[in-house]
Amino acid sequence: MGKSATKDSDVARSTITAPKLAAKWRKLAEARCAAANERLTPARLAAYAELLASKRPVSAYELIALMEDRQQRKIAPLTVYRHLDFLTRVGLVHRLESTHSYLPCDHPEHAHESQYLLCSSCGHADEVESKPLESILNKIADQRGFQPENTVVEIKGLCASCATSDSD
Amino acid sequence: MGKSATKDSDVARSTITAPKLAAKWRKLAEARCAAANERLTPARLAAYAELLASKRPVSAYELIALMEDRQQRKIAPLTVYRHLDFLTRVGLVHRLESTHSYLPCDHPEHAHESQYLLCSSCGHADEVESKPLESILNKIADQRGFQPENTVVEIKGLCASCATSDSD
DNA sequence: TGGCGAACGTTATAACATATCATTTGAACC
DNA sequence: GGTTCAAATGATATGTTATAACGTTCGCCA
Ligand SMILES: [Zn+2]
Ligand SMILES: [Zn+2]
Ligand SMILES: [Zn+2]
Ligand SMILES: [Zn+2]
Repeated sequence: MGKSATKDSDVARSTITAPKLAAKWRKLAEARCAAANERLTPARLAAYAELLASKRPVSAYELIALMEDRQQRKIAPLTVYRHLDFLTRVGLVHRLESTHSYLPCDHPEHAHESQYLLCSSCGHADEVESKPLESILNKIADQRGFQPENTVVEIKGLCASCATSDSD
Repeated sequence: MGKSATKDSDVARSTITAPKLAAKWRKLAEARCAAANERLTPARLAAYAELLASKRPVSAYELIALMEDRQQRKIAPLTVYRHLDFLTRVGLVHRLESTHSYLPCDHPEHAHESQYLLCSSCGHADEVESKPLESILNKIADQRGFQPENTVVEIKGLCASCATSDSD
């Protein structure tokens, strides 16, 4: 079947819409996927673009809603969870454990553990890149013969602007 | 109604069963609650005792099952979540964000943030108390004008014994 | 012994995540 | 071009974690 091109489903698939994605991020995504020997499909890229377009971390189900709105079709949770697994696996996205949400990495040039300051008032997530923190975490593990695979650091509290506006 | 003592419900309530709780832990619990000006009820103590008796971190629903087995009656999720909120609030219990589970603090004499090494193979949770780690986390927040309220540090990987038995 | 706030119970539902199995896709090879 | 195979996706169902809403009981204190 289907000698002809463009069945309806082909059209639907090939026209996955997504927020505009700056060339910089697309290049990075391609580079990370090539490095990891993984495929960067349109659906995966669309999920990534949606996260990049969001001002805040989004939950998996918020991402589903965003993509359904954009694409005007139903998307199963599993689909989005698979995209998120993929994006975190290749290092383009971090998961925030304490808020069950996801956001694009601020500097995905190199793989690293996630370290965040999370404002409980405005929801802002500030990615930290602290070598000293990294090394002390490694030291702690090392001293105990522990082999780290993945480390979560999430400092929750009030960001500078919320702290100043709230106090007094 | 109820002029007499001991209705059935009184009996049920007053005979909440729980794992045996060493005097040391009971004293600590009482001290922490007094300090926080909170009530240490039988149900809360029973939940704490169950966590202490467990060899591993347990999820809220595992705790429900444990308590239902012990007490031979239905317990609603909300009830146990309230006990867990209480226990974490007074500093007797920590929540592991990355595994959605709970475990008693190893040194609840003083309040502190949770810092753990979590073995993904055997499930063991090793509580760390690192002042240097604490101070660098504070410094990171400080430099950015961030007011920390609560910090999550969870190093996931292989514990010493799992690492040696797995490798090679 | 009445008032009051904390704790608890009951029911329902929201939010987060995965299992299973069928189908489609796309690159590799012939 | 056609075959093959693994990866990705889709569809449906279910499992797990967490909270909302509201009424009742408990324990302290005036
Ligand atoms: Zn990052
Ligand atoms: Zn803020
Ligand atoms: Zn502790
Ligand atoms: Zn282990």
